[in-house]
Amino acid sequence: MRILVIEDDVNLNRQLSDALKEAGYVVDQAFDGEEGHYLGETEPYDAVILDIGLPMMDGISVVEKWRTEGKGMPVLMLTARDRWSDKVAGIDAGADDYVAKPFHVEEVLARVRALIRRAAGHSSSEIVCGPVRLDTKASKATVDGVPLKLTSHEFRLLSYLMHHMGQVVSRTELVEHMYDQDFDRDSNTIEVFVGRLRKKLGVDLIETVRGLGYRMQAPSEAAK
Amino acid sequence: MRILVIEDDVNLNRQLSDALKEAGYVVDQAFDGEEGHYLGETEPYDAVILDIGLPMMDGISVVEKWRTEGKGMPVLMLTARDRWSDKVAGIDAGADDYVAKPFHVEEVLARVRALIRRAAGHSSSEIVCGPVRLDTKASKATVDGVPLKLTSHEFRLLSYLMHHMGQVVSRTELVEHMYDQDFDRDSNTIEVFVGRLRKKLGVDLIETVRGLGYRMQAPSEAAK
DNA sequence: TCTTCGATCACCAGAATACGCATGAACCGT
DNA sequence: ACGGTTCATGCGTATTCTGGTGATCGAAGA
Repeated sequence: MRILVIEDDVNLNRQLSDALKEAGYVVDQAFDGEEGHYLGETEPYDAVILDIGLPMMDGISVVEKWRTEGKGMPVLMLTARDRWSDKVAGIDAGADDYVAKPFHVEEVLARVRALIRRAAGHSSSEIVCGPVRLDTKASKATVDGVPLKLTSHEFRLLSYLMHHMGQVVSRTELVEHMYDQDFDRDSNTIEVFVGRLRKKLGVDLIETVRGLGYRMQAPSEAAK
Repeated sequence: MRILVIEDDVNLNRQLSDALKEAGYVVDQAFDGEEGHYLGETEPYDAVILDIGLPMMDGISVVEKWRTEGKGMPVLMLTARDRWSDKVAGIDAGADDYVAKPFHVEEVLARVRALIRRAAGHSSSEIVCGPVRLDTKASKATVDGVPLKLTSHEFRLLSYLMHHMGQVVSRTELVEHMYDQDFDRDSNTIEVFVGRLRKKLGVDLIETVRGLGYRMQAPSEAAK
């Protein structure tokens, strides 16, 4: 984990940086707004500690600029005590948190932990199989980057197959997972949907294992 | 957006709840730890405001219990001033932020905005989707710079959709976040509001995903 | 190894259905 | 009474289901 500390007070900066290093982080230091902004723009930090009052460029402006540039790393602001309007402004400018001076170093460490932990929670929910990508969160699928237009059952089918890639999935298993309650077992609906899905996908990824069911597999693996 | 306020001081609870409702949120209230924990466990909130000192179960325990249960909603803790060790404990227990009492309501609102927007993965207080801009701070929306005149429900709907851009949002999810407890599930209210919102927006950004729900997306992204 | 037979599967197209939407009327709180 | 919200109805259409047909496959016997 790499952290940037932007604070013009040399003593305070060193104090924070030392504590962070002690806690196992890699730390970079900056002592004015422009230097800090430049570093945050070019280097990939897991979190930034940013004083609100800085030479060259104030803290609020630094965050705002990062945010408009699309930089999304967590920012912890240091504000003067009782300047709550500054805090509100900082938060609305895009800062994720603040601590009022004077503060306990322990508290800053706890907040940095919280920020990093929270930022890590944003994992993309995408399953990839050859040219096919499935975004479960957006309920969207693409082939070679081209979005597919799937009906809800088609999507559910594809989703189940991709969640069990490489495995043979039986017809009854599919029925049980695609439909709520008991469903007429002897009907060829699954075959029909597999057929439609195969046609829409274009590529031949759904293999039929005769007598058992279907299996979805990346072409490289299928070649073996 | 739906928020839970857990605070045993009746006056303070009401004060916070009123301010939040004023700002356009749907608010549920709890007055002790057990009640609060139960509500947070069963209802889907976008954020929780949680006092640290509570009857029946203290705030720290409430968060800890939620976190071990896998509940991940953002939690804002209210702590007594100068009890910084409590703050650290709260954050390490899984709270996302805290405000020290006494506080300015403005500040709590700003922090709630920040938490919600962060949970949705946005870094700036303005969310943009094609020609539509949502200013979470001012609770205003514009299309091509022209301010929209939206009713409170319409705004809540737009807000929730824009906070979850690109994702498919189900009708039930919308109902749960736009209304407080029990609401007639089988009614077409959501459809009606989607229809009205579409008409007011003019541009066609709200896509209906048949059988699943609705998805808001910028046209450029849909084309890729 | 080749042939034959039974079982499984893909595909088609019409029928049945579920779904989303607009509309207008009823309902509420202010 | 008014704006905002909710509910009920009916329509058009996308989606799903059904049943049939021909193709394909696998196993067993010659």
